Amino acid sequence: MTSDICYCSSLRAAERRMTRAYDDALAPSGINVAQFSLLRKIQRNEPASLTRIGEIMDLDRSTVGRNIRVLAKLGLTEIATGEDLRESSVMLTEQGRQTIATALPLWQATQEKIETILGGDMAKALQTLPTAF
Amino acid sequence: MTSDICYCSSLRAAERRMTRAYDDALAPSGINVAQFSLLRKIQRNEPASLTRIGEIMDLDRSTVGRNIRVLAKLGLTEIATGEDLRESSVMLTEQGRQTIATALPLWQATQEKIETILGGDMAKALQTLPTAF
DNA sequence: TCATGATGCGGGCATATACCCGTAAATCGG
DNA sequence: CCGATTTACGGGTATATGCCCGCATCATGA
Repeated sequence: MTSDICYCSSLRAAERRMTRAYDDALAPSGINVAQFSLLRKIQRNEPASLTRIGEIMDLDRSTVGRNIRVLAKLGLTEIATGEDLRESSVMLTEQGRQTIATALPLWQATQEKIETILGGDMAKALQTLPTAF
Repeated sequence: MTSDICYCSSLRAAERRMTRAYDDALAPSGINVAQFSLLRKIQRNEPASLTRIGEIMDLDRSTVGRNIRVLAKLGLTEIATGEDLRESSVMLTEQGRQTIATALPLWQATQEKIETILGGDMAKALQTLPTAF
């Protein structure tokens, strides 16, 4: 029979641990790793609609909307109405850019730490995992 | 420089996808993969305290408590007071055992599907990932 | 141009998760 | 045996996430 260990539970446990590691590292910047990731996605697609960001990140649109509202509350994003009046046009504020700049080296240090611990093969495999199934 | 791709974000995205896959597969049983995992942990450690389960699953104790209350609401678990009056003594109900029995083949089929897609090496690596860092 | 259908969102509802604080019970020292 | 410390929880607060429903706007075809 196949393994008794649930792949999904393993993945979920690993996700919790790694998220904690990154969140701890990013704490001085005032944002967590999910927010950091979202900010960077916005930066690379500015101005972007919620639906677009959701597609890129494989996140439910409503999740993106809520998460961005949290960032807006922190003063890191601005939400305007697009030409298409149905669309939200999301952009970073200056403070948002600043926060990314602050978080970047913290993130990078964590990346290196994780890369060292996991080893090159595992690290690479991890990066392709989301598209592997 | 190290990779531009965030290991944590990759892991989180993979977790979302895989969780969706398992949740969809388990849907007929009425529980999701997190609940299935928790039920099985309870089963293997019955009767267990919340703290104990939290340690085993590397979950915050308060999270365990809330999640088990959801299971209790579904009639799948019973929560009694232990000898130590501070402790909760968590056990499965008959319906809880029944639900595990229903979910088991659904879970197993998904395990096999995932295993096939990922390949043996990757699958094995995934299982050890939570303890890898 | 106007009815229809498609699209973009917000809000409601629910779960999973973490952290912190306060309370009650158990344990340990003196 | 009693006060101090430790332990086990519950509840509050907050984020992240998904699904569904309803509303407003846009696009399309007759």
